[in-house]
Amino acid sequence: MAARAGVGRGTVSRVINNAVGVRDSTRRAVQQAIAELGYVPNLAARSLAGHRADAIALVMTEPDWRLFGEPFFTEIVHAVGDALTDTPVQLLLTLVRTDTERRRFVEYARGGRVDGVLLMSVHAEDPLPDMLAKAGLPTVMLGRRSGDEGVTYVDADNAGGARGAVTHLLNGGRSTIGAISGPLDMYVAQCRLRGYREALELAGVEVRSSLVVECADFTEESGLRAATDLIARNPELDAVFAASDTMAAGALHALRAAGRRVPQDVAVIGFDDFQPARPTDPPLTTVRQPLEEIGRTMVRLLLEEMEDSLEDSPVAWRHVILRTELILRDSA
Amino acid sequence: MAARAGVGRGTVSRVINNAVGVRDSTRRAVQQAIAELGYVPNLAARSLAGHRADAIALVMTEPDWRLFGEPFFTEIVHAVGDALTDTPVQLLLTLVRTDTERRRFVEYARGGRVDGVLLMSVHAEDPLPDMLAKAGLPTVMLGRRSGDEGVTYVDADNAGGARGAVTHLLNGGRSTIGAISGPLDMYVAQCRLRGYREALELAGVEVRSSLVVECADFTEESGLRAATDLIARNPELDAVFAASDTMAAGALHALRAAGRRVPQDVAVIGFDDFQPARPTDPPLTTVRQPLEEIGRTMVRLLLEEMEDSLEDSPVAWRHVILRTELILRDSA
DNA sequence: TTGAAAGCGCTAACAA
DNA sequence: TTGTTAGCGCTTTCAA
Repeated sequence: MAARAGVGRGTVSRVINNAVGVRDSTRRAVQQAIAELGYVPNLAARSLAGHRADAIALVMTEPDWRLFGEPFFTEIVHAVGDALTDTPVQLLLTLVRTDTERRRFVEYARGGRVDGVLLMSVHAEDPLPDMLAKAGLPTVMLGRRSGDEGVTYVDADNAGGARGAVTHLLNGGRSTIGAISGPLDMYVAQCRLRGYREALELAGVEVRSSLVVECADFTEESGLRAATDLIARNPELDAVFAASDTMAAGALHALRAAGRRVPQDVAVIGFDDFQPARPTDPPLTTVRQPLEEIGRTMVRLLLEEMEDSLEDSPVAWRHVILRTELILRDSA
Repeated sequence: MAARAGVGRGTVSRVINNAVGVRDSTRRAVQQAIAELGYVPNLAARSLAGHRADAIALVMTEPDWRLFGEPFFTEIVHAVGDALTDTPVQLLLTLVRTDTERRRFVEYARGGRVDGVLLMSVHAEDPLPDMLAKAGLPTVMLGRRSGDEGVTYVDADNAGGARGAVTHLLNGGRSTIGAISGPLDMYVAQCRLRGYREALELAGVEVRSSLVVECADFTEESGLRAATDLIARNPELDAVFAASDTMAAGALHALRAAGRRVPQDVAVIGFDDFQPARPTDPPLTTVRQPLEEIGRTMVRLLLEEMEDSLEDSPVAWRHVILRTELILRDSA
């Protein structure tokens, strides 16, 4: 094509990738030719020759589609997009809801159409992370499926956040603190419950099993039932720590329905800082995950891993745990 | 590579693309070799040689990120994903929020990394559709920016939906019907207001300008203010048609605050069928867009256009307007 | 600083 | 039914 710019093919390539070692006059001549001929580089050819796609995928493995609209997802997507602003990397969001979609995506990624993969909300049984790792694709997960991941991940300090919340309750003079846990087959729920236990042990307070309720999910309804249960078994209950903000909202409603005043009689803290379906009164004190920072960090780790994989240097999984923040509101 | 399957390169290609005209035994031999060698096709090479990417992009051009979580978007994405299940086409969601992102995406698309583009929520001034059209990329828009689009689009019958809603109010014996319009620099708002007018004219009812309020946006707050205004100027008001469900919710609250009973004194209908932030009492009657069908139709049109563009047959923009549905609830 | 040439791994047309 | 071959349009050596 632009050999008609009066130069050779190689030089054109150099100009496009603005490599060093091109005389200024030549560069300008080529750029003019590009503009005149309306030249558009063929990215497939570039990928083939250059062994890179200049694109990464952000995969949502979430069969429950409603969650897609949550601030958790939208904020992460936003942060990831921002973190890529100064790079030539195109962000591709993809949905993996079914086996068909998983197969198709793995083929796409292994075929070299992306240079790396960001994974959100991976479930414990999902084979996708291991498939990607086996294919040698740089991969970074948001959250982890167990304490011992063979994949790079970024996670919030769930145990620490829970510990901080419960410590705050203890410092406030509360002593009979109930815990509403999420399903314990999820690592995130394990961590949050562990934080609760650690805080009590640290303060020398006995951990009573009658004060812990495990729920099947993180919903408001579960929180409501759990709190009703808790209060029936422990009339002296004076605080509740819930493993999610929605559960905490449910608990708060249950407590008030039972005649307890919040926070005078009983304090409530929830993990996460999303908006429950209906706002609570008083507003919930919550443990907030640093979503923007999580997104930024995921991108940074992925780009680093992409660079490493070019030089096939020794592989090392990096695990980053980001601090959470206690947002004080009137419920505690 | 798989010449070691005992066959030639061409045959391998045929097996992979399961083309006809390959003996069964040969096919099996190749497949076994593929499995043994863990062969993964290089998609960049395939794109280069085959002039297709087997991928399409669904672009969200929405600077106001909160909207991304709305049922409108999530349902469309869902429907588009479903419509692609039986194809080898990978769906790529991409965000175009800034000029940088727009430039990057156009380069990506024009470079041949996708075979077609689906556009959501395009604003009137957005140059993206025309850039893609000029590049000769098959493109389908959701909604339109004016009555005379030079791009294929799928839209809901906004005028017809509004007409049906207002006709329903007239049939119910209402005669003084207010209209709360969206910003009239948006085509969708123009259509909905036109439907309102047409219904009145069809029934021989005078269209009074004091009964029409134009708002700057589609929010609940705007609806509330508009209804307050409407009722002050027209004490005899007995029905309201709002250009969005959230506006209708705002109007409903305003009417009740003014002492009007809904629907006894005044009936309310809104366009769209999403959930307002807080549920209304009584529940809103609404005009629902067929989101699943819109998504399916967009995919169908895009795939057809992609096929056409291969055979560089004459270009023809297709415009599809899908019927809406009146969902009767207690407010009307 | 630049030109020339050798692939990258596949598809598709043509022979056999 | 299968093998052979000529590109697809770029990057990247290697010479000049």
